[in-house]
Amino acid sequence: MSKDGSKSSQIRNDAGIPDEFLRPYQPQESESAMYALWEKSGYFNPDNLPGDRTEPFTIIMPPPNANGSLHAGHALFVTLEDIMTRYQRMRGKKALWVPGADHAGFETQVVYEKKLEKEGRSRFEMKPEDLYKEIYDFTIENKSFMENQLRQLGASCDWSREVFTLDQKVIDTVYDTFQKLWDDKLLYRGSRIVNWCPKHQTSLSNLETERETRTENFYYLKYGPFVIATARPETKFGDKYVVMHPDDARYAKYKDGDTFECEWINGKITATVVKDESIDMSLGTGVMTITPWHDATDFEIAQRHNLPFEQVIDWRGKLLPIAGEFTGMNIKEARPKIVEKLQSKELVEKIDDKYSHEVPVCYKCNREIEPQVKEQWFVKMQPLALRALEALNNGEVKVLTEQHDKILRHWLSNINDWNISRQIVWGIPIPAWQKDGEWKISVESPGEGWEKDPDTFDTWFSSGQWPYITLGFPDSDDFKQFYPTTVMETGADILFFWVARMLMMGLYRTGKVPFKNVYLHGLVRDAKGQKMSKSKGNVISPLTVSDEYGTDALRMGLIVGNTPGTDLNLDPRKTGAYKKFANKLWNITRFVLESGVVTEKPTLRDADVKILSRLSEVAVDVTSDLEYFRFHLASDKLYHYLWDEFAAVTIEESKEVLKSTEANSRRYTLYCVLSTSLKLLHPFMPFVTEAIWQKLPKKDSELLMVAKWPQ
RNA sequence: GGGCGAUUAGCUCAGUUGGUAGAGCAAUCCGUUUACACCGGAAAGGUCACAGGUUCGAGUCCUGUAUCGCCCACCA
Repeated sequence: MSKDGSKSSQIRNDAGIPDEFLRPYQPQESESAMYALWEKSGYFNPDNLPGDRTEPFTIIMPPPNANGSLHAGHALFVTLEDIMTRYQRMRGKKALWVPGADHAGFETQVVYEKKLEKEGRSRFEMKPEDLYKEIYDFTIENKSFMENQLRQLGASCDWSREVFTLDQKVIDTVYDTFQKLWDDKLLYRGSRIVNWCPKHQTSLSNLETERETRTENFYYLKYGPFVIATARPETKFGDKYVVMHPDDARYAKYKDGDTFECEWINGKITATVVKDESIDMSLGTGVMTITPWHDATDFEIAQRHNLPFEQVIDWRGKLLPIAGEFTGMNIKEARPKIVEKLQSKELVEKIDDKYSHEVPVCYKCNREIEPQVKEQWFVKMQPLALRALEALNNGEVKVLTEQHDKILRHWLSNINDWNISRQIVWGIPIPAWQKDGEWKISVESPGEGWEKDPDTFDTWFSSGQWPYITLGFPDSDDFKQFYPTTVMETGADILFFWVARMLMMGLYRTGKVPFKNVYLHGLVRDAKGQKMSKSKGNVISPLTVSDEYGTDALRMGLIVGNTPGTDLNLDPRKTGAYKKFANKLWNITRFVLESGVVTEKPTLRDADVKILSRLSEVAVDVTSDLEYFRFHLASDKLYHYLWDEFAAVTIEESKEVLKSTEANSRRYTLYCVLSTSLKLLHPFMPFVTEAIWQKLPKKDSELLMVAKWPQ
């Protein structure tokens, strides 16, 4: 950008060098133009690709949530999937990358509820239809915003095949699957303990809860002749059964079924002794009372012994009339008051104030989960999981990162049934109707007197069917041609949520694995390795980095040296290094063009034969890395080959060679290395390589994007 | 309670099947006579957590220890 640039510019122009090369590379100037060029070519759609292509390569994009801006994790998946797709496209495969957008049920509803809160509104005061409509508009607006961000990141996906998770074909197939599960007796309506979030008023799967370690009081309470220990006295109003292990010698004199009268929180009760082997004799006093409605262990004991259930805490987290004088109180404020009353009745033996345990909390609002008994739809997972394990064992599907392979197998081997009902409006309604306790699966009402299930599906129930739905299962040409897909690339954090479910559902519906390979990436952290969070203020927006350093630099910063499957750090300084690399390529090109382009192969000097053989060695190496998903090594090798070998050695010595009589051999060699390197580098840095390619005087393809990969 | 992983240069991390260690950034010195200062050159920096073992040879494989991290799970 020097002022005397005009002078040298004059001289260069005489040499016939495109003006752009007289200035440093400006990513901002060319990136959107290059993307427009690609999109206009139609080659993102495999049906339009040149040549005779038979072998498919398919990636289904993990559909980004259409409820906000893309974050660093999105940038990473776009980069990885784009590298694979561009590479396979250049290799001559029928390369298809299907984009999508996710309505993201609970996630989006939570985002929208926050928005409502800020406006002083609440979803509980709205008609469900109105709420749905508002969230729909919000999502559609964000969807197009999100799509443009994917374009900025260089995603060479086939927009003509984009699918939204609320498209009719998605809903139809999801309903079909629901019906089939019912017919196959893999679906049941059950009253079971669910994770209930009192704020969001919905049940959540285990995966949607988190654990927090809390240090709380642990109360030892006198219960007739026993002492029971609890952290939650507020649940104890209705406890009429006292449970101990049948082998516990301390309580041998009490028999199963014995009853006794005792003073309890709100007066005298009659309690019954129950013996159950699930009791841990070493914990507390080895005796506990049970609250089946609000505890999963207690629920199971009650079921085994046919004991009654009674709700103590309502859906909002307030005490019900069973609590007597405490009725209507929030459990948090009630607890100390209940303890006070117990103390006044001399029912408190002691209080341990250093009791540390983990409590489940809602992963969105961090409020304590209140276990509740609720009738919900559950999918029996074990048969589905067994089939998935079989597919892993016989190699139908490979998890490319060994640690995740182990984790996935472990999870599948210890799987629980899946609660797919959610009490939110933003999602696909469950097509089920009830009359007098009988259930029918049907989209339309089965007739007079039937009531519709007001719930919606867990988002992951539909997302879990994504690969075959997007490709048009069961009978579209795309499904026949592109299914099973080649690679599923996504975040390791949704291995269970999504990958495992897709595997099971895919096998269940289509009889085939939905993908042959699973490539998982880790979490993108900040430069110091800290998790990005709004409260810490260390969130790095990929779009901002892209604006400052260029998308190519961002992509290299995310790829080079970052091992598959492990967390990685996004360091803007590292990204800066690759911005310089893009400029280096730019100037390498300038040098090669200024030296004079020779494309007819002359008799080559030995030194040039050597240079070209080294080039082909690099090409072989990089190709092998790409085949084995070692993008972190391939990108690093190209960087060092071009900078430390080609620029630092070959070009430097060329300054002398070009003055000799054998200059043409070198000119040919330089051009050959440049054009081949651009091809090798294109999957990683698509924009600058294409921008340079467009300026080359001789090339074997108009667009680098569809140039033939060096063999 | 169960499972998975990490420990390599000041910092953040690579190191593909075992063959006497690499990058980015930072720090030191020198250089601006034309591809590039978004540059070039030079030098510096590590007993690869620790202890054993296998091997001609181990950062890499095995066993154990320590520290750190992540995930799963119904412990009152």
